[in-house]
Amino acid sequence: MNKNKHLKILRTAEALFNRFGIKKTAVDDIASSAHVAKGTIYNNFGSKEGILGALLKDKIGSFEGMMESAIQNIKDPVEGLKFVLIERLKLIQNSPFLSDQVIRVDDMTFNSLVEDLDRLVRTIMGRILDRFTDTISIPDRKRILDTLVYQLRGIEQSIRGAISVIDTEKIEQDLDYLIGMIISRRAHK
Amino acid sequence: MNKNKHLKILRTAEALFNRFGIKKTAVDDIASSAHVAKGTIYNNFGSKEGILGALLKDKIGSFEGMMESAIQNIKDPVEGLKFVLIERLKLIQNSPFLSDQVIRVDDMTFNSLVEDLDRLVRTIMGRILDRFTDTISIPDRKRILDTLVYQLRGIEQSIRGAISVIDTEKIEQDLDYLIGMIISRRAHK
Amino acid sequence: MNKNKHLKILRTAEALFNRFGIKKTAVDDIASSAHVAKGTIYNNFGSKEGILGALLKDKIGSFEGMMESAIQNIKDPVEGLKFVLIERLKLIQNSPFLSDQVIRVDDMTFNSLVEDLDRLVRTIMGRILDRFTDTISIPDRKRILDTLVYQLRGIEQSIRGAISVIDTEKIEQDLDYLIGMIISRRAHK
Amino acid sequence: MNKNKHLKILRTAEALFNRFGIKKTAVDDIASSAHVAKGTIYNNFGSKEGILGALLKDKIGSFEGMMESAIQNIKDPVEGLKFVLIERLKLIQNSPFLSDQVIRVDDMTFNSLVEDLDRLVRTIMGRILDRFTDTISIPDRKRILDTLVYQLRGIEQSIRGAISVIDTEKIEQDLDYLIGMIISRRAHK
DNA sequence: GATGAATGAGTCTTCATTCAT
DNA sequence: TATGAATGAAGACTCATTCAT
Repeated sequence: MNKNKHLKILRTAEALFNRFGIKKTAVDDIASSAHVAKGTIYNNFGSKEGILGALLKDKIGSFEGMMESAIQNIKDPVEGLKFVLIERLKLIQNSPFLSDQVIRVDDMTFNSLVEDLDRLVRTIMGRILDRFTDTISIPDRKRILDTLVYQLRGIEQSIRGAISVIDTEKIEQDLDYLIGMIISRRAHK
Repeated sequence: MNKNKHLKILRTAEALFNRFGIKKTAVDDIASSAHVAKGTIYNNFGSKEGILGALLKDKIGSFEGMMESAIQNIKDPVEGLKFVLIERLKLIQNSPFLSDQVIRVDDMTFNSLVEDLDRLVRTIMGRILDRFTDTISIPDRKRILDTLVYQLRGIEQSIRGAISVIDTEKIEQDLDYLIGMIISRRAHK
Repeated sequence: MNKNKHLKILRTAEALFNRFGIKKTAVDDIASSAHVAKGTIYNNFGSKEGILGALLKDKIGSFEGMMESAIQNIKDPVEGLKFVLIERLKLIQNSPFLSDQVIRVDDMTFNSLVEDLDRLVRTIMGRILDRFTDTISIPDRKRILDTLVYQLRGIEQSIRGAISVIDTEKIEQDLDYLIGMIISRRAHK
Repeated sequence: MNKNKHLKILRTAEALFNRFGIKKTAVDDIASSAHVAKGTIYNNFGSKEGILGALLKDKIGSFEGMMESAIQNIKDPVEGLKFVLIERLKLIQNSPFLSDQVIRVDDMTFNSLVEDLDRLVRTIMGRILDRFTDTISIPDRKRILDTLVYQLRGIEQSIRGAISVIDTEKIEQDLDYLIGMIISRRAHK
């Protein structure tokens, strides 16, 4: 299996999935766009779902690595939480196919992969929370994390539905607002 | 046109769209599930999209009506906002197909219908906000509404992705938390 | 069976057959254009082919009647032949559906009806020929009639295929030319 | 793309088009008759119209080639004109689908291809006329060619409508008669 | 390993005809 | 007799997957 070809297929598939959606992208399209025979794709990935799986593992893996290393240097909780959320938003912004919902029914694997991602984000934000605040009641902690994840997914969905370009600055301000509110409230008590 | 059959088709289609998604649901499936000939469906709705359109108009129309009338009796901003959000969530919870994204590409109508829904929710929440707080700066008002809509969509997406049953009580508490935070913060100033 | 409705259906069907062709005209179209229920059409004509049959019998019958009576007054062979041919061309020009070829395979009836028409034209032209020329050998007579019928059908086909309006004058000149040639040749001998 | 299969599909389609007409021939029929999967047909020709297009180009192209080369050796105008007309008639006789008119409405391409054919026939006959007669007035030339083309189409249509086998000899005599008449008339002057 | 021609189940849609009211 | 809702066979086209070369 040629490593170059393997990667080329993956990059092409990603581009097409992002532009046209997973369902609308035919394996034929990937093959001809990647200047590769359809058979080669099946030799490498077994099925259309195989491509998707490889792509997901790839994306999520590299995000995970990046997160783990970046977290070490965080000095401020507000900045920390914002960093995690923004990076996660960038991930979807650059790879919208990650939230394509075509695969829903007959495929638990992919769903769980994406859920892994969110579990990861949640864990990391939890760690940040714990590092900078003394003590939080379990239910309070859970609620804060839920709120943050909800907000993340809500923004993510708005990004996906947006026809115009995304106003990153505005999103950052929105996150500032929410995180600020949460943190200051904690400080109050 | 038999009103009974018309309705039966609509209900069957809704159930199948919800369970299997719009794309995966064949018109044949709807026909046989509704114990109706395929032709009957085409006589009534013209096309698969026609079914979807009727379903959307149905759902959204009745939501709009319910909202408008319920709003009159609101006494408390926290309760008001929560009510709007919860009802909106129930709508998606009972009709997950509403957020199915398969049809989007070549069809502006449906997309705009769903967006109408969100515009409506936003408008109503804006009205509640204005009724109970004296004055809010324009950007502040916008930010609050954005935060609420993001949260709504985030929860909605979590509901959609959830395999297990939704914990309504928990969601209500989460909303309480966020809205409480927003309102109390306003009170502070 | 209401005579009015019967006729209305027939006229509507004719108009639609002419404009859109027989195949492309659905029974539903005829029904709604004639402001009549589809069932009524089936009560009156039994089937789509039934409509067509009635229409053909109608058209051909009235053509036949007109021909028979007009022939009596013919004074000149050239004028006579030209008259028959021109009238026949007008028939197709006004009712193009008569030469629609959709019905070919499984329907001998219609084909033979149209062939009846051509047999009639041929008979009449034969009679004219006999009346004005003394004696013609059987094969010669046959050949002349064939040539005339071929010409007729050729022009007819050109009319059918024509996108622009038909130049009646030109056609008349063409017929003059051919008939003149035929007649003068007979005179020679 | 297997050249054999490509050809097999084309031949099968031609046979079915000829026997049952274009509309009545389903792509499924072609597939099963050619012992080929439906998909193969679509891989090769894209659509049902694609098959038809390939067939037309094939037929007309080879006719054109044959005509061009055969014309060189013509010694006699009567024989020349007859040759062109007879060959053209053979073309339709062997491929009646060429004059099937079902596809016409929304498809200009095919129509114009067939019209190209007739333009070609006309051009060639014009050349023959010019070669063997000294001078013809423009309107006379046009009238002769019209008459010949009308005759051609008329005979063609009779062939198409004929249920029994065509009597080639008789047709040849008919053409002899007409062409002889035209040429001798020219000689007279 | 790479190739791409071949496969055929699955989709949406049309329309002549029937039949209960 | 008139109506028109219901029927379902038939048709064109798509695309993930296989396999011989």
